[in-house]
Amino acid sequence: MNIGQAAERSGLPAKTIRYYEEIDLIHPSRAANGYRDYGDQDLHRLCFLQRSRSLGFTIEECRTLLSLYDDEQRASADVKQIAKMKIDLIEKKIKELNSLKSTLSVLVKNCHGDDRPDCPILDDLAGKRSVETI
Amino acid sequence: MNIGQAAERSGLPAKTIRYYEEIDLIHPSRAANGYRDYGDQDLHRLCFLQRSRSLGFTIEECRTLLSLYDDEQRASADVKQIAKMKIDLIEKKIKELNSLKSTLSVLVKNCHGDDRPDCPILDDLAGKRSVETI
DNA sequence: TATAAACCTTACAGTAATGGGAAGGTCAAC
DNA sequence: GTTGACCTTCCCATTACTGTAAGGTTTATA
Repeated sequence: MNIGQAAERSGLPAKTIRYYEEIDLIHPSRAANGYRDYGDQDLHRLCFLQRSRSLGFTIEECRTLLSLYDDEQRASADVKQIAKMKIDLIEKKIKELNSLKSTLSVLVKNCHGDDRPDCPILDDLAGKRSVETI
Repeated sequence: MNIGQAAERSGLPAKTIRYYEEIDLIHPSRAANGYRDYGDQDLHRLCFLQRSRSLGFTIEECRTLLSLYDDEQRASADVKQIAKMKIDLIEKKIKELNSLKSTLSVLVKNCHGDDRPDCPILDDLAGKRSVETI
């Protein structure tokens, strides 16, 4: 199938699919007219990539996961470890965002938010700690 | 003061400070030898940038916040709105990450994680929905 | 048959917000 | 006087794409 159909079926933009080829994640064959030609195996790989990217794995992690997927001798522990590491990173990011949110929420709560010019948010950003922001 | 000291006092790398100048967020004067020379006002702006960046505002948001900060006639509501929008974005991101985490956790839980090759994580990525992943 | 639209191709540039490193000028200390 | 710690500009790399230009191919329609 052409790239357009591969895009539609995998849920990835054609542009992204070409990019994945450029960085050696996929190697479709070419039709006589020079068009890329995707087989079922290729489509499968694209779907794998779409799913793993959407789960937050980086391109390089996807590359590793794909190679593990290709390797019939892999140990499931290897895959599990990558996924666990990812969970840890996600947890860390969530904590960071929660902390940011708390700080911003305190600032917003303390800002009267009308047309007067005095603003605790700007005061805080400027280093005037008028409010306890956790 | 030189860029090194401005960096130390603001908590921003010198490289970043030069970048902020390049994109017109700050305009330090120059000493006779060509070195950048930061005054108290400049340092203040750098600290403002450091704080607002660390709170998750993008550079362009920082630019807006700085211009509001400079504007004696601003309405605090304008600032509040930007901060609120940021909170919404942060909340959305947190939800996304929680969802990712749940999915990955289910996959990890279902993977025996030993040296056998069968792996529910890879199966899921490959589109074989063997597990309910929310 | 002509032509227009809908595909496809490559190649180059841009994004956000820095980080790294080269090549070279300046300054303070010993 | 020379070493080492600064500073300068300039260009390239990062992540994972996205946009655009210039052009070739295929398909549908007038």
